[in-house]
Amino acid sequence: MGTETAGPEARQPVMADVAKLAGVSHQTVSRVLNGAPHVRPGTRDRVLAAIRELDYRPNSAARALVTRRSQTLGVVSFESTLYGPASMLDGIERAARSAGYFVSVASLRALDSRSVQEAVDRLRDQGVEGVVVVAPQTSAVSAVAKLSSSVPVVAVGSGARSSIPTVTVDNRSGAEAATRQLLDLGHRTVHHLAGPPGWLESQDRQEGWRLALAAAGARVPAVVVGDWSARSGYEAGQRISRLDDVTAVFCANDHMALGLLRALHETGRPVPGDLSVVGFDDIPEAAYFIPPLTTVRQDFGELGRRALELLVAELGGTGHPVTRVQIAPELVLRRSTGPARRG
Amino acid sequence: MGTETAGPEARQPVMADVAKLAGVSHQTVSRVLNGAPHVRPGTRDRVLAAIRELDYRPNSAARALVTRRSQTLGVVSFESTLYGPASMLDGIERAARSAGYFVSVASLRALDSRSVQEAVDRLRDQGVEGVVVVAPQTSAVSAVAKLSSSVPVVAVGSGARSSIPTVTVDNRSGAEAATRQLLDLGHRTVHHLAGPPGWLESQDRQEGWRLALAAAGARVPAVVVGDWSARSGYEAGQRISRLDDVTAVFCANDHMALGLLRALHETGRPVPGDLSVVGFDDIPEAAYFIPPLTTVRQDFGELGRRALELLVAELGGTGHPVTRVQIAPELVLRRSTGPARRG
DNA sequence: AGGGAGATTGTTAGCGCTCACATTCGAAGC
DNA sequence: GCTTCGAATGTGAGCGCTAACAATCTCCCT
Repeated sequence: MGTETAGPEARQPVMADVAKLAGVSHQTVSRVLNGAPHVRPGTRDRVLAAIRELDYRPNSAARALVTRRSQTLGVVSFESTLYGPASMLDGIERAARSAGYFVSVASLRALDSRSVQEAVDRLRDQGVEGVVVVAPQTSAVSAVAKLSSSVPVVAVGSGARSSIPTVTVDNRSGAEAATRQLLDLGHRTVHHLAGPPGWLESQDRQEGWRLALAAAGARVPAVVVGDWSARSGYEAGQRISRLDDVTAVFCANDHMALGLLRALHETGRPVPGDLSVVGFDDIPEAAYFIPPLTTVRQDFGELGRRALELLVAELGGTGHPVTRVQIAPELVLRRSTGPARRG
Repeated sequence: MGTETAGPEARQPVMADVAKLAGVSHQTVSRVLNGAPHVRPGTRDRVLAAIRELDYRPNSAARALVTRRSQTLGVVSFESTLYGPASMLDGIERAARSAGYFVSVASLRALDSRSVQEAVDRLRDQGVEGVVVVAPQTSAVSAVAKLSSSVPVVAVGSGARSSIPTVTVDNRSGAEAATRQLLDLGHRTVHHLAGPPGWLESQDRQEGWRLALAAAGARVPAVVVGDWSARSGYEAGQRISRLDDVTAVFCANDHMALGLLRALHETGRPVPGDLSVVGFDDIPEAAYFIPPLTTVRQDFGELGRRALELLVAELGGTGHPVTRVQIAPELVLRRSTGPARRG
C-alpha cells in the first residue's frame, strides 16, 4: 500500500498524502494539478509520480466548495425518449465535455410551470452553474424566464418569445418551405396536421404553413391537430382520407406523417399518386418510410451544441449580446411528394 | 465584511445567516434542514421562515465534502439518441430522482474499452457514488468489469457475461419466441437479419433464433448482418428479396425491419402475403409500419428503473445477492406475420 | 424542593481543497 | 561578500457544512 503501515481502513488518498510522498507541500501538489506556473520540472515530475502511485484523485466537492464552481451544467428536458430531445441532449453533453463541464439531467414529469420550476430548483440545489432547457412548450419557457435571474439559462429547440437566450431551428421558414414546395407542385392548397397546442414548435410550424398559403393566395383549410405520435397521425389520416378535396398534407413531424401514410395506404389512397405528404424533423427512419418521406431536416445535435456554446459564453461573462441563435432547416425532397392529381 | 449592512455584492446567504435571523445556532438550522429529531416546532418554524425570507439554499459541495456523499449517480451511455438507450436513461433518471439522487451523464465517443474507461473516470472525478452503464457491447462491458472495484457499477440492457450486476431483457428467449412463432405459422425456416457483431444483444438474439430453429429441426440459413439502422435493413432487404426460398425474416431490431419492409415493398414482395417479418424492441412507431410490425416488446423504461434500483441497493450496502435481473420480453403479434405461402 | 432523564440547543473541530501571503532559494549586480 | 529581485515553495486561513460532544432547559417523580 502507501508509504505508511496500511491503516485498518484504506482511506482515499488526499492531497496531503501526495505531498508527503513527493516531499513537497500540499500547495505544490495543487499547483501541479492546476497547471500553475513556477513549478520546477523535477518537482512536477515527482508530484505526478506520487499521484500515479497513490492513484490519487482530487476531491471535486472540496474544490467546488472553495472555488464556488461545480463545473456542472444542468439540462432540463421533456419527452426525452423522442429522437429530437435525445439528440439535443447528446449534442449538449458532447459540447459540455469539451468545454470542461459535467452534465446533470432532470426530466420533467409534466409540462407545466410548476414542474419546470421544480426541475430547475433541483439542478440549482445541486449547484449547477447554468441550465439548458429542452422543453419547447410555451408554459415551460415562460416559467424558465422567471428563474433565469438566479442561474444563467438557455432554451433550445423552441422559438421562445421570452427574454432568455435561445437556440432554435427556424420552424416558421421550414414550414413555409415545405408548404411552398407542395404549392409549387401544383396543389391548390395544403392541409396541415399540426402538433399539440401549447408547443412553440406547433405554433411556429402552423404559422409558416399559413404564411405560405397566404402568399400563394391559397385557401386555408381547417387544421387537424395531433399529439406528435404516430398513432395520432394514423387517426388523423383516417379522417383526412375521407375528404375528397385533400391532395397535400404537411405534417408537423415525421412520426405523425408515418401514421398518416399508413392510414392513407390502408384506405387505398396512394402517396404521392393521390396525395402528397411532407413531414418535419427528418428522423433517421424517414428515408425508409413507404414511400420515403419528403421532410424538413433539423440538426438536433447541432442545436444542442450551439445551446451549450451560448450558455458557456454567458458563464464566461463576456457580455455576449448574441441572445438568439436561429438555425436554418433544410427541405429534403423524397418520394412522398409529387404533382397534384388532375382535379 | 461579516455582519455588515448589506455589502455591495449580495453574497449568497449561508447557514449562519439563517441562524442569525432565526436567532438560533447554525447547527439547529442544519437539524431542521436534515429533519433531525429534537427540534421544538416553534424553533423549526422560525428557522423555516428565515430560510424562506433569505431564499437560502444549502451548498451541496459543502455538504458533499463532509458527508462524503455526492448524491449523484452516473450514467454511461452509447448511441443515446436511439429509442432504447434514451428510454433507459429516462427510466434511470426518474428512478434516481425518487431515490434522492441526481444523475450525471457521460456519453461514449467510441465503443472501445478505453473510451468506457475514460467515461467512468470522468464520472468518478465528479464524485458519483455509483454508475449505470448503458452500453451493451461486449468490449464495453468487459472494460467496466475491471473498474467496478472503485465504484459500484451496474450494467443494463445487455446480457452481460461479466461479474458485474446486470439488468437485462431476456433477448434469447425473446428471439426464440419470435422465431418459433414464424415456424408455427408453417414457415419451413426463418432467416435472420442480425445486429452488428460485438453487441451482446446481437449475439443473444441470434442465439435464440438458432435455438428455435434447432428445436424445430429447421435448416439454419446464413445470417445477414446489419448495423441496427433502417438503411442497413433496406440494403439487406434488397439482397434478401432476390432469394426465392425466403418466406420469413426475423430482424434483430425494428429499425432494420422498417428498412427491410421498404425494400420488400419496392421489389414487389408483399408482407405478409409473400414474406413474414418480425422485429425486436417494439418502438412506438412499429405499430404504424406498413404493415404493422409483429415484434418483441421490451420495456426500456422498466429496464432503466430496475437497474437503478439494483445500484441503489448495492450502495445501501445491503449485501444484495441479487446480481442479475432478467425481464421477460413479450411477443406482440401484428400484421407483418402470416402463414407461409404454398411452396 | 431536589434530582435526574430526556429533550433541546450550542460549541468545536474538521472534511480536502484553493487563495493570499510569507518565506526561501538562486543567480545576477555592485 | 552582500544586497536585490524574481522564481520556487511553504504556511495559514478559511469555503459552508455536519458530526460529536457539551451545555442547558424541561418536566416529572419522589
